[in-house]
Amino acid sequence: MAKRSYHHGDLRRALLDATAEAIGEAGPAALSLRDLARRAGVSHAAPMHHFGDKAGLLTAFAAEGFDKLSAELSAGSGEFLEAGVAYVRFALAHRAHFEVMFSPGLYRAEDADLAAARQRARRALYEGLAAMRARPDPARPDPARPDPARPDPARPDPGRTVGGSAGEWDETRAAGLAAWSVAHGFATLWLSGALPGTSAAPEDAARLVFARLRDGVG
Amino acid sequence: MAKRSYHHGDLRRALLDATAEAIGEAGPAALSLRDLARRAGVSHAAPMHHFGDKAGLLTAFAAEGFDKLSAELSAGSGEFLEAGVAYVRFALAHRAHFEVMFSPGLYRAEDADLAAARQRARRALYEGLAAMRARPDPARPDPARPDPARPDPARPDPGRTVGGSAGEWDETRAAGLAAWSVAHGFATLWLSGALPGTSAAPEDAARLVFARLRDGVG
DNA sequence: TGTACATCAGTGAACGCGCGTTCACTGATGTAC
DNA sequence: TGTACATCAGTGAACGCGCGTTCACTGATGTAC
Repeated sequence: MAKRSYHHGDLRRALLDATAEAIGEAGPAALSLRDLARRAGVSHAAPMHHFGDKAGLLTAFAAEGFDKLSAELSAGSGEFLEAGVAYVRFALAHRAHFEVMFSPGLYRAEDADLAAARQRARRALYEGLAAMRARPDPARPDPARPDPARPDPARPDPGRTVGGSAGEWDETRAAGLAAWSVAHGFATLWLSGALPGTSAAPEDAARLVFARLRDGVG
Repeated sequence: MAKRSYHHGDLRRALLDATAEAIGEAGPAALSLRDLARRAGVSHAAPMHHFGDKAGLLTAFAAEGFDKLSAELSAGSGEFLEAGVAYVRFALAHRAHFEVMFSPGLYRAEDADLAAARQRARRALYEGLAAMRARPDPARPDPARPDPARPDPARPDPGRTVGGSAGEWDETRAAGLAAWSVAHGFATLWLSGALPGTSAAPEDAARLVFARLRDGVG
C-alpha cells in the first residue's frame, strides 16, 4: 500500500475504488478528479493518463457497476422474489455505482464497453425478474436509442404509441417492467431516506413488497 | 416582464421558476445561484435576500414540489390506478422538483415548512395509493427521523427488525409500499432514460404496469 | 398634502477557493539487438 | 549480459473559470405625523 515507487502499480484500480468511496461520502455531484488523486496519493494530473477526463472515469465506473450487477443477478437462484432482493441488495451495497449507472448525464452512455456491460445487465435482469413467467421476455437489443438523458430537452417523444410492434405490451413485458420498477423504486426510496419508520432490514422489507407484487394488491 | 424598475416585483417567484428551468436543462448538480440571477435579470447577489443561501433556495423549491404533488394527488379520482398514474405524471411534468425532492442532501430536510409539506404529500400519497384497500393506512407522523440522506455514512441501522410494532408489516403497509415503489421506480427509470424501446406514452405504459401490480404477476 | 425617516430590495466590486485541463518534464519500465 | 532507446506513468507549475459569500452602497417603497 505504501507509495514506494514512482509508479503506482495499479492506479486505475485505486482511482475506481476512490470514486466509490468519494461518492459514498458526498454524492456524485461533488466528485472531483483532484480529490480522487489525493485519495490515491498521486499528483492531480495523474488520473488523466488512465481515463482521459472526468466523463471517461465515470464511464468506466458505470460499466464496472453494470458488470457487478450482472454478477449478483446471475449468482442468484433465478427465483423471482430472490432476483428482486438481489437487485435491492446490489443497490444498497454498491450505492455509488448504482447512482452513477442511472445518471447517464454523468458519463458517455454511447461508449462501446459501457453499452455492452449495460446490455449484459439488462439481459440478466430480465431473465431474473421475468422468472415467474413461463415465457420469459429476453432482453431486446438496445436500438441505438436517442439517450433521453440530459442535454436533450425534447424528451417526451410525442410519436410514441402503445403496441408499436405486435405483442410488445403483452402481459409478460408489463410484468417485467413492473418487477423492475418495484425493485428500482424500493431501492431508490430507501437510499434517499424517504422511508422513515421503516423499522425492518431492507432486504426483509423488500421481500414483503415483492410478495405483494407477485400476489397482487387488488 | 421587462425589467422596468429597480425592484423586481416578484424575484422570489422568478428565482424558483428559473430553478426549475435550469435543473431541467442541466440537472441539480449544475445549479448555481449566479446562473439563476442571470436568468432572472438581477445581480448575482440578489438571491441572497430571498433565500439566504443555496440550500435555502432548494429547501423552498423542494417544499413547493411536495405541495404540487399533494395537489395533483388530491385532484385525482382516488382510484388506485389513477393515483399511480398521477404520481408518474407529476414526476415527468415537474422533473426538476421531483429530482430535488428525493435528493435530501441538497436541501435542509429538517426545515419546518418543508417537513410540513412533505408530510402533507405523504398523507395524500398513502390515501391515494392505498385506495385499493378497505382499510387505508394513514400516513404515520414523521418521527424526527435521523435523515439517512447524505453526510451520515452509518446508514444501514443494524438494529432494525421486522414488525417492530404490532402489525406494522401487515399486508396493507406492504401493499402501500409496493405501490409507491412501482410508481417511484417507473418514474425514475423513465426519467433516467433506462427504458429504451418503450414505445408508448409514459402514462399508458404506467397504467399497464400498475394493472400488473393490482392483479399480481405470479 | 407634504415631509422625514426607517425599512426593504437590489447593486457591483471584491474575496478566496477548488476545479478541469494543458504542458514540458522526468523517472521507471520494457524491448531489441 | 549489457547497452541503447522507445514507451509509459506520474510530476508540478500554470492557465483561466465560475462559484458562494461578504460588504458597503443606493435606489425605491412605505409609514408616521
